[in-house]
Amino acid sequence: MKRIAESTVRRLSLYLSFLEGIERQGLKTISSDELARLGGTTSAQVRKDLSLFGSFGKRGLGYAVPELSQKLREILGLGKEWRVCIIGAGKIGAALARYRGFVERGFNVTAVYDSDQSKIGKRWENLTVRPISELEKDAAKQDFDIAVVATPAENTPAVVKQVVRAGIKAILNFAPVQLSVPSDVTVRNVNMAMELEGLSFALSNRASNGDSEKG
Amino acid sequence: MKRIAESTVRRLSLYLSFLEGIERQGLKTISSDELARLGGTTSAQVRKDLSLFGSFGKRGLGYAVPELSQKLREILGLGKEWRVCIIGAGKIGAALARYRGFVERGFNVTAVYDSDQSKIGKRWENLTVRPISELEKDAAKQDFDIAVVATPAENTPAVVKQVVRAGIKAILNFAPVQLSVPSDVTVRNVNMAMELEGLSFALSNRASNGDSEKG
DNA sequence: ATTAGTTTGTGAACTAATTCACAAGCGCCA
DNA sequence: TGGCGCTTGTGAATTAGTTCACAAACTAAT
Repeated sequence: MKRIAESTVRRLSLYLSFLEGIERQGLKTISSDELARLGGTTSAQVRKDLSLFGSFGKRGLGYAVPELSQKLREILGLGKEWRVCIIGAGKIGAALARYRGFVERGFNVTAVYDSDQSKIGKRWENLTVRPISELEKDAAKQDFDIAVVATPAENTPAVVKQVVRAGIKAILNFAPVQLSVPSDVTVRNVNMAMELEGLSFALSNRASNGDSEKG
Repeated sequence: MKRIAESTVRRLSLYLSFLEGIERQGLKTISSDELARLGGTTSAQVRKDLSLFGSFGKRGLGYAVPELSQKLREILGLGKEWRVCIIGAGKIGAALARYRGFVERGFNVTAVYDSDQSKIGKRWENLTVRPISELEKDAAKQDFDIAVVATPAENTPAVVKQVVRAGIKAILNFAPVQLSVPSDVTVRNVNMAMELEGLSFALSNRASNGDSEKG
């Protein structure tokens, strides 16, 4: 299969969320044009995105909603339950551990780690904060798929080394640093400062670039 | 000035964060090549990004660190204090209201709104949760620059309408819906589900696309 | 002064992503 | 069955973004 752009994957994810809403409303089919309107893109884009994975529509009719959302779930790998560990029991970590959206989408948070003695042993929801030094050992048994890294910037490189050594191949990084990982480990960054600065830039340059962004 | 790509702005933001670290270490100059290594990109990319705004380096030497970070702050519009309101006093809103990173970067959270009677009037840090119905009136006095929207998906379109009516031109959206706004309003989306699904996709297709992503 | 060693700034070349545009397929109706 | 209205799927064209490659500019050393 050819290489798929990150922007494509983001859009697929977006389409899926629309389809789920539409499914709840009970609509049976949807056209690329309607999906495009919902997603702030073009119908050609929608069709091109989907066509990378097969042909799921019927000419003259559009796409069958339940069928297409099922296909998208398969494409995105949402068929299975993913095992997630959170690293860093600070504010962000706490918010994430409580976040319902994780489990709703099949992402099961099964452990929380920290290096700070004062946090280790505390109970969070149904989990106990464990020492990061145990991560590698635990991973052998628990087989984590994804690590959510929410540690202070200065500790992060060391933490990420341990995550990599534990054999985890996907990282959602909330720390405001660039991670350096082997090429078989996928990283997604969520960086609030960057988003805010993007808005700051847009506000400061409004006159000369009057267009809004989608994403 | 020509249109600047969102990807460029993200990188500028990243360069700035590196420069601040380097400045603290006391280094006086840095080359495009070193910046590139830190940011996981190429030196040509760094130079091209910067050259869109002027020429800040010295051939044979590199860039003067304090000077370049100052330039980047100007470009990104970080000279002024931005006034931010948070809409939605739920878990995400609460986490954001407490987030230190905001104020450190010149983003001042000056109000929190919600439509839920049971939340209105509660105190958060030094702020009181106000009814969203007051947003438009307050905005006239407080002149908010940025609204952080952290409301449940179903309420979000209505909330965003009020934000737009209040004259706010930049939105950081945490709700998992696509916002529809006039073209002079800039939106940045932060969508956890999308990030997780991106990782899920990468894990499911690992064999065929063995490269990690940067951001 | 001249040379050697760097590193920038930037057109040109290339690669990637998006949009166009249209033939082909489908449902519906007469 | 044939024709009409609609919508997909996809090569081709276009636009956007990245990388190449090199002249020009600077420092330091001799």
